[in-house]
Amino acid sequence: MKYEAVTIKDIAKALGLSTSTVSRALRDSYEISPATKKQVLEYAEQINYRPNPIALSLKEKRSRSIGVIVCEIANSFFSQAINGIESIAYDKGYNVIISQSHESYEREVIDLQYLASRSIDGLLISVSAETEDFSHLKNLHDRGFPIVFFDRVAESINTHKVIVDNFKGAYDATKHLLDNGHQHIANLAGSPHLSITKERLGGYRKALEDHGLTYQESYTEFCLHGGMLYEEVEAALNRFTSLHQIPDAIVASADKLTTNCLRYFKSKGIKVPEEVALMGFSNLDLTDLLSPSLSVVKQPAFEMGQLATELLLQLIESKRPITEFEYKVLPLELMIRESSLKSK
Amino acid sequence: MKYEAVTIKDIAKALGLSTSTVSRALRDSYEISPATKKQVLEYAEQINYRPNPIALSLKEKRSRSIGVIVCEIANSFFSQAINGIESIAYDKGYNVIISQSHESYEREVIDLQYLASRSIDGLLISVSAETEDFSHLKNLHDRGFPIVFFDRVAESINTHKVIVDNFKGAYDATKHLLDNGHQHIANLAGSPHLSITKERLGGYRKALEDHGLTYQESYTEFCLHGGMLYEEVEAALNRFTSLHQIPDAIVASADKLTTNCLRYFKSKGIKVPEEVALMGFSNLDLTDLLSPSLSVVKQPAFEMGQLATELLLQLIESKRPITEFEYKVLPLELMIRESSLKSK
DNA sequence: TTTATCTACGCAATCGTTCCCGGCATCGAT
DNA sequence: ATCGATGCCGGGAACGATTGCGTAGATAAA
Repeated sequence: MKYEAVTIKDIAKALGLSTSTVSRALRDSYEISPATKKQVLEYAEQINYRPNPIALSLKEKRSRSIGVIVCEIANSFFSQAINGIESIAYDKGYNVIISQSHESYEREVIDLQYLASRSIDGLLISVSAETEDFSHLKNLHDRGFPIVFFDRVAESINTHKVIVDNFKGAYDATKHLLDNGHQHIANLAGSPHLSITKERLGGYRKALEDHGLTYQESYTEFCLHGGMLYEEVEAALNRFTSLHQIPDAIVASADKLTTNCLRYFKSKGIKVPEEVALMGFSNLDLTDLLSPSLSVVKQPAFEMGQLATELLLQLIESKRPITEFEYKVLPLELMIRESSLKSK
Repeated sequence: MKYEAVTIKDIAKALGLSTSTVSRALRDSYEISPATKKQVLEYAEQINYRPNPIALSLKEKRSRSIGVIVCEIANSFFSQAINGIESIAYDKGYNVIISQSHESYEREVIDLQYLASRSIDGLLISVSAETEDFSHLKNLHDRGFPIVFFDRVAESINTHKVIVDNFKGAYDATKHLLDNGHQHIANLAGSPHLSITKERLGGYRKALEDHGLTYQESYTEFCLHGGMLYEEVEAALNRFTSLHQIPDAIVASADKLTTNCLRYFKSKGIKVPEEVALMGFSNLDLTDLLSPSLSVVKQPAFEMGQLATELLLQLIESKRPITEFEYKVLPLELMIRESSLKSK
């Protein structure tokens, strides 16, 4: 099945003009007489001519499309961020190509290779939970390819980054639980490789210490797949509940960790917040409908996407190399509901 | 900022060969001596040569990428479907470009124009809730552009379609509520323009009639935006609750309708399922954690995406025009939980 | 030695578009 | 009448890669 589109040549042939004249007429060049312009424009409209973006890309050495690599679009945070990305890209006439790493390093590398072989002008990425080695990104970046990180960043690569104040978010969440009278607060953490995990762990720890408590390693469990697998969350929580002193509250550091945590307690018949309080990072728009409704730290996902895209387009469209990079830190929102209430 | 990539010319110049020789060496042509091949391959590897996909697209008149238009990627059904689409496309070496219509007809038309100006080889689409007029798709299809519909289809366009058995899904859901003793079952429906709305309405109606009940128009409310706006769901449910005979059960025909319905009852302090039972169409993976847990009709979203993509690639890669089109109807899954239990 | 065959490579067209350059009229000025 | 200016348009190269065709040189067969 072939879909043959009309080209500038077809117009030229039909009207007895040269392709240069047709091209100029379409672009409203001053070199073309009004009569010819009118004729070309009308004929082009009639046969529904559309310029071939691929030919333009080849000529201009730019595709006017940007790539996005995230772990999962089914994750609320990322789908909201993508909406932000799309809103800006769309305004500026850029296409958005989305790839999912599914939290796999290998897949991330393949996706990157696929995208970067010059069908995109720049990249927005939030790295996978497995990614420890950033050389695939570093190589590209070193050769001048525009990259902007958001949420999960590679500290070692010097470019624009858009993140949230993860330290403060975890600090505030932990403090909230402490203020509510919880004493034994565990931290259900994501992949230890991720920047956000480290930052959130730091905030959690600082809050404990500011409250006169000592940080205990056994009260932090890492989930390598960021909670994607129920089994890893189950295993982590099993370890918590087998401790001498069972935690009376949990800070879950990611969307899937939070919901799978709730799922675990529900299946075990453990009452939240009566037996254990829960406070999680989540951008779900259904947390109010859960049982119990979830207290969460919410990220400005849409705004992060927008900001990251603006920075990327700035990189792409800049005439000269940029050496000063932005490091944007956005505020988080604490939403207190039932799951973190005082256990009396 | 410029990202200059290496081309076949750079290799040719560096090695004192012609571009044709380099091209053939890279493609392992029999016309090139082993020595030259080795030299070219090694040098290409060394300077990290990658063929320019845009140049290839121009030459081969195909971009090896497909477009997808859905209303929202933040919707579980669609994000799962996209995962299915991606899995097949990826295997076959195709790129996927996703656009969101946000349930707007106008936006759908713009997205389509954007995508179809020949930067994609084919299109997968689930039309927006607003779309009544399919001429934008019809035009393209008539000119031989490969299009496959999934979920929300345009009946009038003769091409491959992948849907679920909406009639049976609604029938079974309604029957389940009837079997549980509910007598006054209302139907919270999506946009009246959508094929799925009509099919689900049909199943609902048939189930009532098979049970000896008469269908009443006042027991069906349409939501033009498919439940995207809480206000439209609120208005619809307000009308239900102001009826002489208030419904004792509701069948909600879409994801957002279902959750917003639950949100409404929660805010009004109406107990589910004690005061009103609820059964909805939803692909959320959190329905077990809601309060009450939701009884749902679940669609095989991933499989639908896979199937639609296979059919599309078949259209794209077929040598001669295809005139026989598939109309795939996949089965739905009924998941009974708390929200639909008997009201005693 | 001549002719045929094969190996190994280069030339140039092609895809659709833009744009530099050059050229032919026409017109007004001298 | 000649010259320069201007208006309007065409030729052709370029973007990066593929590919049909042509061919120089080596080898083999007659």
